Amino acid sequence: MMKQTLTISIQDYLKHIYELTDDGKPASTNALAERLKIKPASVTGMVQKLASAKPALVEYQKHQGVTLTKEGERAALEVIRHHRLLEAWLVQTLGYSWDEVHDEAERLEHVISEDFERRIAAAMGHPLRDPHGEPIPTADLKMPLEDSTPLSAFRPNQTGVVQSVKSADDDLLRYLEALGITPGAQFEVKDYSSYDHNLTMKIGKKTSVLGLNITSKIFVEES
Amino acid sequence: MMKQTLTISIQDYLKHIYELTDDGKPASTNALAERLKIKPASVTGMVQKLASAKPALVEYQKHQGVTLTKEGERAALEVIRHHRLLEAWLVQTLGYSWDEVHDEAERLEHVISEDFERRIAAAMGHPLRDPHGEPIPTADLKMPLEDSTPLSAFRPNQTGVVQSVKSADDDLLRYLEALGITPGAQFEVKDYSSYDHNLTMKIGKKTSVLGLNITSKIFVEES
DNA sequence: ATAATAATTTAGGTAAGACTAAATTATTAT
DNA sequence: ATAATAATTTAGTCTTACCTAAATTATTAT
Repeated sequence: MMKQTLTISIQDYLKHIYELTDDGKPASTNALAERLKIKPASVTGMVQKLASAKPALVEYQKHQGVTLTKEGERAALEVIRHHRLLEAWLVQTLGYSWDEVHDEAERLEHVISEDFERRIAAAMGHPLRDPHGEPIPTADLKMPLEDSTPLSAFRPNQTGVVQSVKSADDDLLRYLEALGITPGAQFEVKDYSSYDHNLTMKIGKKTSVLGLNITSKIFVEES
Repeated sequence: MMKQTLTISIQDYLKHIYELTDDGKPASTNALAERLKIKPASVTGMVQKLASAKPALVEYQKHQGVTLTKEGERAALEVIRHHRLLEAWLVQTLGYSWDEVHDEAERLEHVISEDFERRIAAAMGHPLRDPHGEPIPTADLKMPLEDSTPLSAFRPNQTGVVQSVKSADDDLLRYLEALGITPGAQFEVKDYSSYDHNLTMKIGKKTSVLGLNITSKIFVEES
């Protein structure tokens, strides 16, 4: 089959900037480029355009990285709402598993109408979280605030409940599911190795040892 | 909001060529251009590319119009299957009405995966027709053959049942629905004016007079 | 402080897919 | 048959969003 020019949508730029700036710091050109799988030079060019659009979608200063303006954030939250509602809905109505939904939602999120968004939100009773436990921005585009901490910060004898898993890696998601680590699961930390930062945890009847690369992607609430 | 280059997808070219060639004759450059809302010169350019792609998607000779190759037809039927399954599914699961589904399906059809296609088809029990009564290409991409005739060919005292309405005009669709003219509806032709080709028909308790511009878009089976 | 390295931007290039205007070919009416 | 008109194609232009390579600026190590 013939291939056609595919270009990264503005929505995608904004969505990734949103995610990269959730630590409060501007997103670097390189980090954005890596996420979008294009070269840094191309990011510079597009970011300059987004900054000089009216209304401006991003704030940008040479060598300082980018942040979203009010407008840009609105647009980002709109796509994120689409994405997370779609994930929830693919799981609830079409039997997708949490490791299968990401790619499908990734493509659908850009083309659904506001009407479609309202319909699926209503059909599901306006869910607050997606299948990975991530909060769904509200219809008026406010992101609910999170009060969970990474599992990596937990130490032996602490117990908690899994709130969300921040990863689009299907292999990891399947692995965690097999271990019983899904949103809502209760656990207790049994051991911690200060040498390699591995955590030993008990979930239900299973005991698992997880490395930092994993525990830093699992967000939990103490209980 | 900033706008981005939007380019007509190959799938859209093929879909429209498919529709324009259903009378057996090649699609003209002008007709295609009008449908795609671009200039004829641009169509010529793209059609030449589609013809010299390997494998070729269309057959093309200067001034003679375009037809689809086997490959091109497969691709067209794939999108049409997507479109019609989506229409059926939007109506069945999200309460869309038949005049609302077209635009939404038009955008979704290009981005859904084969997996998604299979899931909605299965969820609906592999429907044979979309909400407008149009046949849905099968999973192996065969278009079921139609044996219906346009209502415009009917004359007084003939009775029949509406099979499909070929139109994406929401106003017309709403109008027809109000008259009871939807797939499955039974009717009887009461009168015909050879002067203006108006048909007077009885559907349920309603009697309506329809012009040729409408009766030529309604396909029926005698009964 | 300086040198080495890393990150970013600039400048210039390319390909795709639209456009316009001019040239050509086909069709229709007389 | 010829002229007028309509349809189509060609040629050349523009814009967008990517690219590479070179230049610049920032950061880090000594």
